[in-house]
Amino acid sequence: MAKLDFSPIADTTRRAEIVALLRRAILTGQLEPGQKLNELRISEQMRVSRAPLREAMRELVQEGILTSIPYAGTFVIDVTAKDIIDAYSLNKVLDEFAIELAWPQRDQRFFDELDRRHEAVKQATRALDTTSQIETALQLHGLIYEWADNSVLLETWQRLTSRLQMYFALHQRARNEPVPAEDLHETYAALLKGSDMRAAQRHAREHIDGDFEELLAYARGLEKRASKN
Amino acid sequence: MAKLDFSPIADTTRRAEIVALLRRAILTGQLEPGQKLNELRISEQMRVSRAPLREAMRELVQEGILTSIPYAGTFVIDVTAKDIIDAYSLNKVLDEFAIELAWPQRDQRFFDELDRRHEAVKQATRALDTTSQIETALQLHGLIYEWADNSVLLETWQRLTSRLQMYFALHQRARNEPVPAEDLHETYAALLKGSDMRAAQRHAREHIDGDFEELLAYARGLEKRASKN
DNA sequence: TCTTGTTAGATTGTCGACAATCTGCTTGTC
DNA sequence: GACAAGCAGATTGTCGACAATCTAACAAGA
Repeated sequence: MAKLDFSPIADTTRRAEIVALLRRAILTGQLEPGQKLNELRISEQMRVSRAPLREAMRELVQEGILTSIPYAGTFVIDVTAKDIIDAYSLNKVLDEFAIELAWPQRDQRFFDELDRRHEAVKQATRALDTTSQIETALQLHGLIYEWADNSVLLETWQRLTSRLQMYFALHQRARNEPVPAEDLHETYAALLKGSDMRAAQRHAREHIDGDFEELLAYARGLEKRASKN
Repeated sequence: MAKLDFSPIADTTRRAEIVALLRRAILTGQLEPGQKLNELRISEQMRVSRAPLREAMRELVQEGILTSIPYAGTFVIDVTAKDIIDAYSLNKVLDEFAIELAWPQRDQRFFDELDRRHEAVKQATRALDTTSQIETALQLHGLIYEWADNSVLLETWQRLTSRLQMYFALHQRARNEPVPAEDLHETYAALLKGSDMRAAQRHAREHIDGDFEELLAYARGLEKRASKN
């Protein structure tokens, strides 16, 4: 019999689709921080009842990008400078750990995947598609987590990534120029192919610090925000 | 005017209470790994409709202690040896980071809280209340995370803690003796009061490795499990 | 006997309506 | 005018019923 690995069937519940829609809206900045999500209005727009919408919102609350106050409403999380600092400093620690775990696991598939994702970033950069640029860059970055073979670590990073993506999107939205940062990915990919693990870890830190400064400056410019409907 | 800090009013939604009830049942092992949660039965037992119950379940799914398969059901997560290894190895890394952040933040309130929680562990140990013993030990451990002043790190640890508590409870349930581990907390608390940060970090690792061996042996004994109703 | 189609029962997913709560405005009183 | 009480509208929380889907048992055919 021919061996063929089928991937699991996609979740076809309304709830899952709503989660995807809302998450995308939040992570791309279409829904602004602090903004209230009106259940009735959204459910009507999506042509869906409130039940699956509310369940979807619960998931996103636990995912950390929404926050809920009983009988008051559900809101997109606020972003403060401290949040960004916290997320980044944790990210550094996790990166170092992920590289350490993934290092001996690197195989041909890893290198292929590395090239593929790097190429995706370059293409998004050329196309000036900033949203996809952020997405692909984070996916490139996530490769070491997928190869680290530690489910809890991967899960943790995915949660962190949600926020990072949101931060970058907001930053991007504030200043309307495309992000440069091309060369950085170049050396990052090269180091992951090399044999000096410490060097890769070191660069991961500095790479992060690169964009970090800009993001932080943006964050400091926030600090004032009102919740709108 | 007299300054008085009021703590927020408790969430009085059914959903929040259901979450607390279910979480407790899972973390104490009353609901076994792999077990299916029948919505109708549980909602009847709790005298609640399925809507808030389902929302509560979504939260616990995102919290990582339940898993959901569309149209099939929601189940308590399975526990494998690898899960335990993964959780612990990440915990080590996070501990080291938390101690580093919390170290300069230690103040009188920290030391008081340290003593208080340590006392709670000892009392639970004397009373042979294994459930509360696990809880208090984890709370003692969580102190450094609360003082680290990094919201993302704290949140990450709380998620991790859920699983650890579940693992310990299962382990505890399998072998019916009380956990010893008294002296370990003693030295841990002493080191956190001292001036040698590196030593505290080192001990945190070894402390963990102590109980770890037993837990792992238990985990290896699992590896076979069927999903029951 | 093995496979395939069918059906009944149970369970999850979704809906529309009602209850509880909050918010802002109005009213009345001093 | 200041302030508390109370009312109306909007919004969230909860409920009971229906629709969609799955599972397991059974029947039919090769």
